[in-house]
Amino acid sequence: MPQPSAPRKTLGRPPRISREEIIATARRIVDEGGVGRLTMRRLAAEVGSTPMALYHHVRDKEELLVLLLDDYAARTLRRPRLPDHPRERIVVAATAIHEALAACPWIVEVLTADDLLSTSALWFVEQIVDGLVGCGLPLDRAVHGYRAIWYYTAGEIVVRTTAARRRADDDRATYREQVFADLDPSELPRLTQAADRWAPLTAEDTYRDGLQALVDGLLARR
Amino acid sequence: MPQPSAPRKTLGRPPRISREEIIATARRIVDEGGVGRLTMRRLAAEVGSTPMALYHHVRDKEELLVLLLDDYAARTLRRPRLPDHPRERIVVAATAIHEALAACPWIVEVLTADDLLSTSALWFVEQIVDGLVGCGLPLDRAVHGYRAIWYYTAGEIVVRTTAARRRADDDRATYREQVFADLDPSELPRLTQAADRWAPLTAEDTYRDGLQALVDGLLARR
DNA sequence: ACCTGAACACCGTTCAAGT
DNA sequence: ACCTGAACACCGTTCAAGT
Repeated sequence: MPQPSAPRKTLGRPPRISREEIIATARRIVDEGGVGRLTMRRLAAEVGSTPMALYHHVRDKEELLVLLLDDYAARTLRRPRLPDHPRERIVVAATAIHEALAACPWIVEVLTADDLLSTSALWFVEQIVDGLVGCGLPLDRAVHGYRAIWYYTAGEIVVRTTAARRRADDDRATYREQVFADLDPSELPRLTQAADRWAPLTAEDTYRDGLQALVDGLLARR
Repeated sequence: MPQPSAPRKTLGRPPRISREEIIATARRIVDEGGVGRLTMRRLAAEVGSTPMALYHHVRDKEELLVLLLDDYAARTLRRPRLPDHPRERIVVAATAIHEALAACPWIVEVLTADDLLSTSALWFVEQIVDGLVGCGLPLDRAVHGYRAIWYYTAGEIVVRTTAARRRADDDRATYREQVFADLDPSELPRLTQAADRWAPLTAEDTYRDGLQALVDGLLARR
C-alpha cells in the first residue's frame, strides 16, 4: 500500500494535491476533532479540492485510515533503550507500544489490524518475540506469546477508551452505579462486597501489572 | 435502561409497536446482514412504521445497540457447570464469556462497555472474582485480575473478528505477506525466522493457552 | 400517548466529462 | 494524468403537526 510515488515518466496534467498533503491534512482534522470529524468531503474542502480528487490518491476511506495509522506510528514510535534481561525487554517493548496507542484515542476505530499495526511497529514485535525466545520459549510459542500480549494490550486500549467516551455521557455511569447498588448479595457475594470499591478500582491503571502477570505466566508454562 | 414498560395508567393512543418488537426485529436484521445493515430507517420499515416512531421507544441508535447486546446476552449466556477448583472455575467462566462473544461477530462494534457487558454477564464476573479470591488473592487484586482477563478476552475478540473481516478482502493479506517477505534479516532476525510460519501460527486458536498463562501469572505474583 | 411527514444536515462513492 | 460537477443512494435526528 505505501506505494512511493515513482518518478513521473509520462506527463499529463500536473498534480495539484499529493498523498502527503492529504494525509497531513487528515491528521490535523483528526487531532483537532477526532476520527468522527474525518469525512472525505470535509477533507477535500480542507485541502481545497473536491471529494473526487481524493479518490485519485487514495483507494477509499478505509485505506486513508490505514495510511493515517502508519503515518502516526512512523512519527511517534520512538525506540526506547532496552534492558539486557529478556523478560524486562518484553515488558518495556510492550509498554512502549501501549503508551503510543494510549496517547492516541482515535486509534481504536482503526485498530482493525490483525497483528501488526504498522511496519514501524515491527521492531517492537521483534523485541518481544526475541525476548520470549531469550527466556527459553521455542519460536512457535514465542509467536503465540506475542499474540497474547497483543490481545491484552489492544483490549486494554479498546476497553479503556470506550469507557472514557462513556464517562462523558454520565447516564451510563449512573446506570452502572444502579446495577452495583441492586446486586443480590446471596447470588453475587463477591461483587456485592466489592461494589463500593468497584469504581476506584476500575479507574486505576493496571496495564503494567497485568502485563507482568501475563509474561510470567507465558514463561512459566510447561 | 431496561425500564420495563409499567402498566399503562393514563390512556392515550394505544401503541402500535413495542420495544420488544423493535429489539426482536433489530436482532433479525443484524443476524441476517450484520450490524452494518441495521439503520433506523430500515428497522422502521421492517416493523412497518416510520423512523420517528422508533424514537418514542428508544432514545437513540446507541441505546438500541446496548439493548440489543443485553438481549443477546440474556438469550445466549447459559451458565455452565463449574468445576470445584477455583483456578479451573476462572478458566471455565472466562471461556464461556469468550465463546458467547466469539459466536456473535457484530458484538465488537458494541463492545464499548467498559467492564460489564450486560447484567446477564454478572454471574460470570462473580465466578471469576470469586475464583481468584479462592486462590488466595485479596479482593482488590481479584478485581484487577478480572479486569486483566476481560482486557485479554475483549482484545482477542476484537483482533480476531477484524482480522477475519480483512481476510475477506484479500489485498491486505497479500500486503502482509509482502511485508514478511521483505524483512531485513539483520534488523529483524526473529520475525524473518518466523516469517513463513507466521500465517498458520496466527490462524491457530490460542485463546485458552493465553488465558491459562494469564491466570497462572495473576496467581503467582507476590 | 403515540405516530406521521417533511425537512435538515449530512455521508461515501460512481460516472461522465473536462483540461 | 489529474481534476470537476452532478448525481445516486443512502444516513441519524429534529420539529411541528396530527389522531
